[in-house]
Amino acid sequence: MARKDRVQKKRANLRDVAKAAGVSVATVSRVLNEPGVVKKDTLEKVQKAIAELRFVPSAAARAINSGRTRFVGALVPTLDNAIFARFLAALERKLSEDGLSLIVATTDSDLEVEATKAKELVDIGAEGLIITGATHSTEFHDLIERTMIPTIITSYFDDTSLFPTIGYDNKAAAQMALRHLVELGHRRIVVVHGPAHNNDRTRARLSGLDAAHLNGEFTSVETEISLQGGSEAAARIVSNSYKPDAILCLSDVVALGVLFGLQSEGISVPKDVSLMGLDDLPSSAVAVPSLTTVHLPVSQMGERAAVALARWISTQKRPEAEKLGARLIERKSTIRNAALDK
Amino acid sequence: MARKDRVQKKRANLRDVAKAAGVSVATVSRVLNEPGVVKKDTLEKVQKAIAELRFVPSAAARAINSGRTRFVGALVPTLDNAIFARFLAALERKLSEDGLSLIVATTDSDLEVEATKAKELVDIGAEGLIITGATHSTEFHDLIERTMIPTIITSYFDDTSLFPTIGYDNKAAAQMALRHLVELGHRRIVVVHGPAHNNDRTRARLSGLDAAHLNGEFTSVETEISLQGGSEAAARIVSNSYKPDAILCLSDVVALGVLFGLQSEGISVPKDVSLMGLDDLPSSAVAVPSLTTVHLPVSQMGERAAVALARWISTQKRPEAEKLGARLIERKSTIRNAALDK
DNA sequence: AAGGTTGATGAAACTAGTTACATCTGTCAA
DNA sequence: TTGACAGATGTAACTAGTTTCATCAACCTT
Repeated sequence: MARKDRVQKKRANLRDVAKAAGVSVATVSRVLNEPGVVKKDTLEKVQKAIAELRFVPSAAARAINSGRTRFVGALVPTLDNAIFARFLAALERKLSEDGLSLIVATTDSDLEVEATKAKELVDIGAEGLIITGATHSTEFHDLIERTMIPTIITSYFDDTSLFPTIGYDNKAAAQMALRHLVELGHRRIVVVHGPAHNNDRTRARLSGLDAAHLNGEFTSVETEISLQGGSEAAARIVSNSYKPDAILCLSDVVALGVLFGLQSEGISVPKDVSLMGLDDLPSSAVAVPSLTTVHLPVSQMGERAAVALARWISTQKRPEAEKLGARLIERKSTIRNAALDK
Repeated sequence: MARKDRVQKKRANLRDVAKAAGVSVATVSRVLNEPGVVKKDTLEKVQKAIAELRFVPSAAARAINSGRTRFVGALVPTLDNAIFARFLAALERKLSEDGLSLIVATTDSDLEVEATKAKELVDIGAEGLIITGATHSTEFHDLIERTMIPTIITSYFDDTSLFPTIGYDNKAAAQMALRHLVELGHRRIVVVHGPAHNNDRTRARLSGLDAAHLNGEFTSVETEISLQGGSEAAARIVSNSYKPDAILCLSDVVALGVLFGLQSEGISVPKDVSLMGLDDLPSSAVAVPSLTTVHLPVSQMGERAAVALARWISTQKRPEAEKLGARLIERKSTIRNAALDK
């Protein structure tokens, strides 16, 4: 067992390759970065050495010179809601096309946590950030301003925002939903929504409803954004003396929870009450009855955000805000208000 | 606008801090890494300079010396199934306690994609990998063997595996489910499962059923692991002349899809047919009827995997396999076979 | 008072790349 | 034949940290 037989010495580096190929380190570096300027047979010689030594350039050493770490961070409230999972899946897929990796961090909708995790991401060298919504702590804003790191807001459209936004118009989407119910003749509407505090998407959606009262009336119920939360909200609605002819949930998870909650109370959707969601999750199309909802293009949003961030990083030019269209998906959970026709 | 007034020069580095504090770079480095050996007032002097210059050590430069990049990679088939999303959420949370970041990559259950993404992760310096299941391509195995990177298999328990596994016994879990149905008097059972090809968890679950036929009989239906897939499977089952008295789905997403599929065909669960899942997703508790299932502790699995990997990385000692317990959750979707009692 | 030990710090080499600049060779025009 | 210039490659300095070794002062011992 001679010393030189030791199999797994360690990763080969540029100098090793240079020595093996009989060239200088600069030439090896050129082979890696601008192969065009290297003479053909030296190129081949070096490539052979690279292959033989199984050389892979160290990302860290690269990063130290170029400042490029080739990863970005995404901060989402939770992975438990399919809406974010789908968004991240699309984001990751598209980023990897540009050679960017994605570090995921969850914030639990806590602005302090968000600021902390954002700082960690920046400190370890993230080249860009994807965040959710437009409301953030002052420490967070300080951080972004100080480091001038490319940061894109998603799930929220606002072309006057400090950071570029790529998202849908939450207000308009909620209005679209409400209008649909009103057009079906519903007047007694209960709106079920997630915590408005600390969630600007929810607030924007609610503001749409306020603005568009459309000579109907509505009461609202706040609950946790989860199936459980929806189910509980349904129980509360049923126990109440106020009998709505339609329920509008400002997110599909909640709507599905409400559907289950109503079913377990023996209330039939849409016969007894129309039910409508907002998001358009895969489950909404399959549920029985299938859920009428407003489709928010989250996969598309993931792709657009990835493209915009990648471009921002490479060109240093801040992208424009992008508004993605939401559209009404009519399914089986809403019907015309029968009482009105009498 | 004198040159020295330029606000955002760039990130301060060790040399800047050293100069500002009037000490050598070595001392600053010591303040960062072993503050104990530095005299108290120099320590304070340096810390003051660090704070003033808003100095944050470059992760890349650190990595180049120590080889420590402080991130690991996780390869999951998809984020669309809540089971992986929940697993990752727990994994991320626990890893961050150890100062490790998580890079997420999805494989779409494609072993080639997995190998490619694993290589990318290793190349950019991942210190460890979390993977799903025990079946992987030979390139993948070569990569792990060559680089000797700490790699933990999850969602699968097998203490004879090449890599340490942290997961549940899929075979036993499926058996537990089947036994429950048989105990309820069900004999005509249809098993709905995801693609067995390329998915060892599914195969393990199926093997449990084969082994435990328990003087019942069962036919099986293969479908995509999604709500849609479950719904389609239900349609196929209904259209078939074979009338089961119970349906066992080897994952909860599929079970929920089957539930919807049956509902839309007007078939009542559990009156007409008992339905059972496996995973225990949040939705299963809320569905109507709530789904009997086998609980797989995915959040716990995420935590354990995080702890084990972090320890492996820091101690260089390969961890032991960990078997996590699965347990039966009886809910409303299964009842005693009435026909049997006649 | 001389010698030994410890504690604190600094100089410089080291990690693994990139890159500015220098050098050498060969071709082509004057 | 000489000078100009392009093309290919090498030398060495640079990135931002860590780490080894050397230095020096202060204290303790004999």
